[in-house]
Amino acid sequence: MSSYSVGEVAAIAKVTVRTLHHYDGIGLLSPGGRTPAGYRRYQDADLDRLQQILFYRELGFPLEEIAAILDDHSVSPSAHLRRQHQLLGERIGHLQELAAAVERAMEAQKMGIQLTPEEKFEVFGADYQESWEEEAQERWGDTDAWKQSQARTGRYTKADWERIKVETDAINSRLLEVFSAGAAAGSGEAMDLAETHRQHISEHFYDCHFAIHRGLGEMYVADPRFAANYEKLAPGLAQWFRDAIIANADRAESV
Amino acid sequence: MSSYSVGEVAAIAKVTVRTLHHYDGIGLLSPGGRTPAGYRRYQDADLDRLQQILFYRELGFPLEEIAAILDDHSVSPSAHLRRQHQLLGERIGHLQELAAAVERAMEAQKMGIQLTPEEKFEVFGADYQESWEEEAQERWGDTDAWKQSQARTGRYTKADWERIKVETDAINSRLLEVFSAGAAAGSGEAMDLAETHRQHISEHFYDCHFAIHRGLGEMYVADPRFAANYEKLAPGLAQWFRDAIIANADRAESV
DNA sequence: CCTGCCGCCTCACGTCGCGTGAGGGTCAAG
DNA sequence: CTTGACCCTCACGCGACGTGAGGCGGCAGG
Repeated sequence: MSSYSVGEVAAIAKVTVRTLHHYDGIGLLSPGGRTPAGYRRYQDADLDRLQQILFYRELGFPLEEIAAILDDHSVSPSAHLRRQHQLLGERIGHLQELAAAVERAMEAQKMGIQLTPEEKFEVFGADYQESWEEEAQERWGDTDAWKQSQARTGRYTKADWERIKVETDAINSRLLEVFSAGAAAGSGEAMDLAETHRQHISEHFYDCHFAIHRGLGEMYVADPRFAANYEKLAPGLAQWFRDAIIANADRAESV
Repeated sequence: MSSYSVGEVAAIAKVTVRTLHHYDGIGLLSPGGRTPAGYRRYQDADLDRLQQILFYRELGFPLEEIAAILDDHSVSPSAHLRRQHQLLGERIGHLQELAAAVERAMEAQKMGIQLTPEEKFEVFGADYQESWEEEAQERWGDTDAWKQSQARTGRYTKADWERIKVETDAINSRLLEVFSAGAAAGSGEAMDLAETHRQHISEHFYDCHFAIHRGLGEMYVADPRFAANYEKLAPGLAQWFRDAIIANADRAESV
């Protein structure tokens, strides 16, 4: 009991027999056993694995990589599920961006507006930056903040992301403004902006209390990718913003 | 001006030069012209076409089919955009189902629940029924109701779809109940149910006034796929529901 | 004017994830 | 004891490119 032939598995999982043969051939999914006649017999555990395989396949992973992921014994099953959920969120987000792009294109067409070639393709670029996401998972995968962030962002719709991006851009442009005006990082304006930033994160991603915010500030100068994000707006901005964040945290905690 | 080399196009569209060569080779996208030396020169129109190609490719269409779609001169550009938006909605919906499945799996894991093999894979089946969608587009593609439906459903989240499904199931089970109890199609109960159904559609898909509802009713018996949906609940239910819909419309319009 | 060097060209074979037979065993039912 | 459904193992084919190989075009620097 609870052992299935290729045909049965194929029917259940809606894949072809050939696919199962292939997975067996490349060692991605070998049945738990065989009958004396050489017939493949799949166990429940094999079905579980097949499900995982189909999942990652759906997301476009090459089979070899799927094997590596699944055979990495250092990753717990629940970590897999979280990872899958995260990947889905990304993929959905990407498609929603595409949908937004199509909507813009429809608008543009109605209005008779012409887009520049770069504009037309910008959504395809979209900096997949999967490596960055992976690293984030490695670094923070088991902090509460990370989990909270995953839980929230997984449910965000395209509209949500757009609103968040608008807010982020607004904060950044205010930052640039105040910084360019020559205000000190310890000035009221700078600290207020830092506070706005902290609340923005708390609202959309995870509870960003002052200690965490300090850590973020440090990272904005320590991690070149974050730094670049601010430095490209204005040289010295990363450092300045970090100082503003720390000043703001000090102010809040000295009350 | 506004003419690009392969390398430039590749950079803009984030594809490889080889891909552009390939598309040229199979006649999917041939550059508008060539230099005397044989260098490909892409025009703005070529970029537009490339964008469309990448779009359908992203959604998993084979290149041959993409060529057919794009070369079908009977389809207007705006129809393409609508179609793309619709396809994206489907794809997003599918992924959101997967996300929901993952969430369920996480729950099940926490609770230590075991799922049957069929349950584990059910989301992969999901009856892609693209053919049906295509046909719907052909038949209804330029009615207001269809456009409205597309506009709304494109924004639905997973949670929305689930709520809609719950409502639909509720209506159907009430239908079955009343029908099985032997009520006439012209009875108050039957007509009220028809009215509920009409409002359900109006709320979630498009303004379904009585004339349209009548048309729907007719289709529920005329189109075997719709009919099957009701007939599988109980033989004769499709016909009965159609009569109830018409009775309800008559009642409303006789006021 | 020659020399790099980069970008472009055209074959042409390799890869990945299977599809699609070919040729042949297995097994329960009639 | 045949029939038909299902299973097996090769093995070639295909779509959508990747990846050189070998060679031309065009321009900057010496």
